[in-house]
Amino acid sequence: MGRWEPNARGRLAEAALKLYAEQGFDRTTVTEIAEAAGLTERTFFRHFADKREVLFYGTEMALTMLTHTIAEAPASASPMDAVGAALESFGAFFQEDPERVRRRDAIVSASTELRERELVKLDAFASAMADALRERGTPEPAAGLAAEAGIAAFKVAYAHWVAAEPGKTDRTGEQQLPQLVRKALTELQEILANRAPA
Amino acid sequence: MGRWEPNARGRLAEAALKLYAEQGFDRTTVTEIAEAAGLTERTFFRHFADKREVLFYGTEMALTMLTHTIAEAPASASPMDAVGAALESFGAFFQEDPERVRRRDAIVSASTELRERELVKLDAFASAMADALRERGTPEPAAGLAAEAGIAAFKVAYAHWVAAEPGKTDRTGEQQLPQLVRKALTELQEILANRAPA
DNA sequence: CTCCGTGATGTCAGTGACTGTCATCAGTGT
DNA sequence: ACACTGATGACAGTCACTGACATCACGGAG
Repeated sequence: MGRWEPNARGRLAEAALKLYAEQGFDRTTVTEIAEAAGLTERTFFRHFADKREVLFYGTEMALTMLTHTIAEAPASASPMDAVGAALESFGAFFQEDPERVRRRDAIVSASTELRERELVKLDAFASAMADALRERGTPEPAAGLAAEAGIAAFKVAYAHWVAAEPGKTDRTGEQQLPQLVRKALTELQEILANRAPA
Repeated sequence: MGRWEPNARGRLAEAALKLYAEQGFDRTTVTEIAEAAGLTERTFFRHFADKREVLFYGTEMALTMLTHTIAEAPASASPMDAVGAALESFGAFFQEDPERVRRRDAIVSASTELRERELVKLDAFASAMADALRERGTPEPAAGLAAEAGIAAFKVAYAHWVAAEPGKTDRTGEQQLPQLVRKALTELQEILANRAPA
């Protein structure tokens, strides 16, 4: 055993999640979180860049998952196929513990600052996917467009999924996030096809 | 004449723009800005909600422009047509003073915090456009999808436009932002059409 | 003409996020 | 034994932002 209690980072993250849920993000100070974890404010900032990041540090993993899926997509897959596949597996990841995701979403949705950070993460996903597409030969602007449009569809699907009744998710499978992502992309395709001819 | 020099707000905004450009957003304090405008820090915060907002307070106008354009679109226009029309006039607005937009973009791009705020504004645009579409009868999820996808296309078009050589913009008209937006939407339509059949 | 309300500003004290710096001290290898 | 490392504590400092109260030209009511 080390000199200190193990897993300081995890304890900080858990304490933060609990306090943000109980009293709101704004009314929680970093000092409170640190004390709840038996540490000091300074140590919190050694583990997380800022007060918000404690809710977003799973992001690097998601990012590598997305780029990896795109890189591994068969050469026959179109850009939008690759993006779709990546976002569907991303959705499947959320589906593993829907209640946890919903709890976290309630916290994030309640705070402007946290929603801001979420948008930054989504934008980072789009950039990473665009890079991954370029790596497999997709030219500009198709790479950027496919990535951004994919994120756009994901945002809509996620909002629908998170707002749905928790019970319905498990039974039919109709409302599973990966399927909702796929539907959103298909619907988007139709919406765009309905543009007025030039 | 009033008791004070007129146009405090404008003076603050100008001083901020100048200082952000000269020394960077992070290395500029609000006190500096206020003093450069002949005012106090407290007054700055009476005019702008925070240090970033001074670069974004034109946004309400843009937002009403977008929703207005969508509301006024002919009933025959598809959702994507309405969104496209709104974003093209939005782009035309940028085109009025390209150099000013580029100066501002250089500042925003150089700061993570400012890029964050820009994403929030774009997200607000998407929400407002989705609301406007719902008002004219577009059902969910088409309204949200059209709005988000429109913003996605705009982001790509804008990035391309802002990176282009300033000189090219004026001559041929090929690289004008509204045209780039339209192209991006058409290209996006093709990208989505190239998805693998289910 | 005088008085009073109003609105934009100044002043000041305070909170809390975040940073730089140095001290501490268990464990680890030599 | 001894130096070295790495995670932490302690502490002072900066700066964004807020609340409370004072000030004072202006415009209108009397």
